[in-house]
Amino acid sequence: MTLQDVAREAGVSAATASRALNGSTRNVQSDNVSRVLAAAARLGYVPHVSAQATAKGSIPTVALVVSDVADPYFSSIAVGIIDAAEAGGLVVTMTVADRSPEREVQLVRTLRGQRPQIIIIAGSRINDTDTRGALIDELKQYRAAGGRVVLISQPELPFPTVAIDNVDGARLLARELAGAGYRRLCIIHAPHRIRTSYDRYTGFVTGLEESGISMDANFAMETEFTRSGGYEAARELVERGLRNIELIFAVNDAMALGVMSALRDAGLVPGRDVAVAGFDDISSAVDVVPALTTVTVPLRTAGLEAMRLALADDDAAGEAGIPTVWIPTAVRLRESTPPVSGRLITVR
Amino acid sequence: MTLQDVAREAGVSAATASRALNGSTRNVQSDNVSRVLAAAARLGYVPHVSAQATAKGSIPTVALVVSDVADPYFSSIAVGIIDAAEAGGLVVTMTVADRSPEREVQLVRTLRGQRPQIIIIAGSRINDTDTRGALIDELKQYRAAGGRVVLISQPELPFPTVAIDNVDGARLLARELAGAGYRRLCIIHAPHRIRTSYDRYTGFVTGLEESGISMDANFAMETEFTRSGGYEAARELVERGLRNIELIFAVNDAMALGVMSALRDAGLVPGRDVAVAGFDDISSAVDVVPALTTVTVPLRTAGLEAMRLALADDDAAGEAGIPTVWIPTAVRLRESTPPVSGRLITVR
DNA sequence: TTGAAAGCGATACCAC
DNA sequence: GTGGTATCGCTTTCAA
Repeated sequence: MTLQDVAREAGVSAATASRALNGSTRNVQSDNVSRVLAAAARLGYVPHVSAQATAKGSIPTVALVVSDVADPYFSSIAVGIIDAAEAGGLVVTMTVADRSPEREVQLVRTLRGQRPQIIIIAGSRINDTDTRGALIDELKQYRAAGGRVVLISQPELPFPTVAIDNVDGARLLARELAGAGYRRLCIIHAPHRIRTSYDRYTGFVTGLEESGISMDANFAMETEFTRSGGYEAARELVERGLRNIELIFAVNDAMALGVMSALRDAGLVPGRDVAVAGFDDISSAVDVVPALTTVTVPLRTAGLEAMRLALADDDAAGEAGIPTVWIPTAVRLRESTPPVSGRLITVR
Repeated sequence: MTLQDVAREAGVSAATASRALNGSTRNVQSDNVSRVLAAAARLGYVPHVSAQATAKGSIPTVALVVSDVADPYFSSIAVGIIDAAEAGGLVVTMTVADRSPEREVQLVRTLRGQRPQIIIIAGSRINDTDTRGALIDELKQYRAAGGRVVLISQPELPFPTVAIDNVDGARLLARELAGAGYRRLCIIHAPHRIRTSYDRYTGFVTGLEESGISMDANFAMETEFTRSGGYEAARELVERGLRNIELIFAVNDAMALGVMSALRDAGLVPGRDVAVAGFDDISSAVDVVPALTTVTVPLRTAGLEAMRLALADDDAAGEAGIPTVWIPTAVRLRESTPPVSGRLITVR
């Protein structure tokens, strides 16, 4: 069933049928419009998107690249993007970069071939200079061909960006925890190459220092950015002796859940023997016992904002530089970090 | 950068360039092949997928329709599909039906327009006769145009299907729980229209009956198929009195987590005051305390199998009827359902 | 093996 | 308003 068939059935030319179906209905006689519509319905006509695309140059979709589908972090962002895209009549296609910068670059190449109207990349940028250049290159070519690029959570690339305020969230969390009386802490983080982890790490350290707590008395451990990474780190920690550690901050909730699990397996009670805090506020954070203190990130909002940036006409913002929207985060104190008794007074 | 540009740069015709780049490299002189490849690389050429699609008729993608992106159930399936698709050189695009049958039909229409090679629908089929017909119709048209359809977890539509053995999983769970000594139970389920919920419900009841436990002594509550649905149902249950209920079975883990949360909020300890069991074995099931007894569903496998079905040449299976792959499930007994002391002997 | 040319299905410019 | 026609970028006969 092609446009030709519909046109014939309706007794008009292909041009008119095209106008009635997709183009500006304004300049078509209303009875012709209805005749075409009826014919299309009768024949079960569905426009051939690829043909439209070859003719028009682009396809009404937004291509979303995420690091990992199964991660609620990304699926929450996806929800926001999908909601906003649907409102704009765009279809969202999701592809997975699997946390590999090379794969990310290669995916963008592939996606370019699909000529989507928008490419949104959500993921923790890995500080990898080689691929960084290649990615920028690929995206610039895409933009030169009329595409729009928006990045989520990876600032410092020359494209409109929705940035999660990881530094400040971690900073405030540290201050709250210091305020609750914690003094001896351990930070479990991923390699500093992973930007999100690094930002949360530095933010947390800053917050501690602002509260008069020097990192000398405390320490950090590097591990993988996953639940099992958190588990392993905590297991190692317990094995070599907790040495009065009062609280473990893991740079994301998945890791924090791993930490809790390791503590329990070692016969310790999280929140009583050792406090635990995370970052992200994923849904399990409230289901775990004790409920996990964390920093909530409005991910759906981040997705919506990304679409807003993508659809904004940036001629206006053009001269103001690269638009960056900062998504604020908020601390959620829960039972996994009870106030340290007798210390509350010492907070300043 | 079009194929023409590459052809010119390589000093060959567009036809040859096309053959070298995509078609059968066999029938092109090897030095021409390398010259074209080099030119393409130099120019940063990316094939225009839509143009290829208009010429060839279909696009090398698999369109995946899920009910909800944020639900780990679907994202796990997606992981399997993506892995298998990548191995076959196909790109996966995901769209969300938002648990609405109407939306599902409409999406399939839209997707048909994209001419993907494969459409996979993953979702709990809702027993809705109106849309059922429309969906079948749409899919048949798609198939008539050369597309391949695979359904996940919604048997009884005339297409190849990957079916999760919900009935049997729930049945075995019920038997295990009966074996552990539970006698007075409550089943919290979604409306029977939702097939997955219904199957798990009936499977569980069957399992109880096989263990000599009649439903007369027990009862069921209907609620939403979500965490908050579970929460509300359990809250209501507690409010009107638990009346010796020993165990609550929620037809999925999200609901079970809601149940646990409601119990805790009511001052009860899940697993001690009331046992709780779920279905799906989502990742939080092991993080929650006590760890949740549930039924594990190998969702990634389901995704892989779906792709296998899609890629299988079904001329072979053609006469054997509609291929259906059953994905087995397995009971995971954990701390949320400790054996009922003193009753173990009564099990038969 | 290669190139010329005819589609693929739709859009858009340009006369009428 | 409407129809004819060039065009989009690529694939694929069909001859050579």
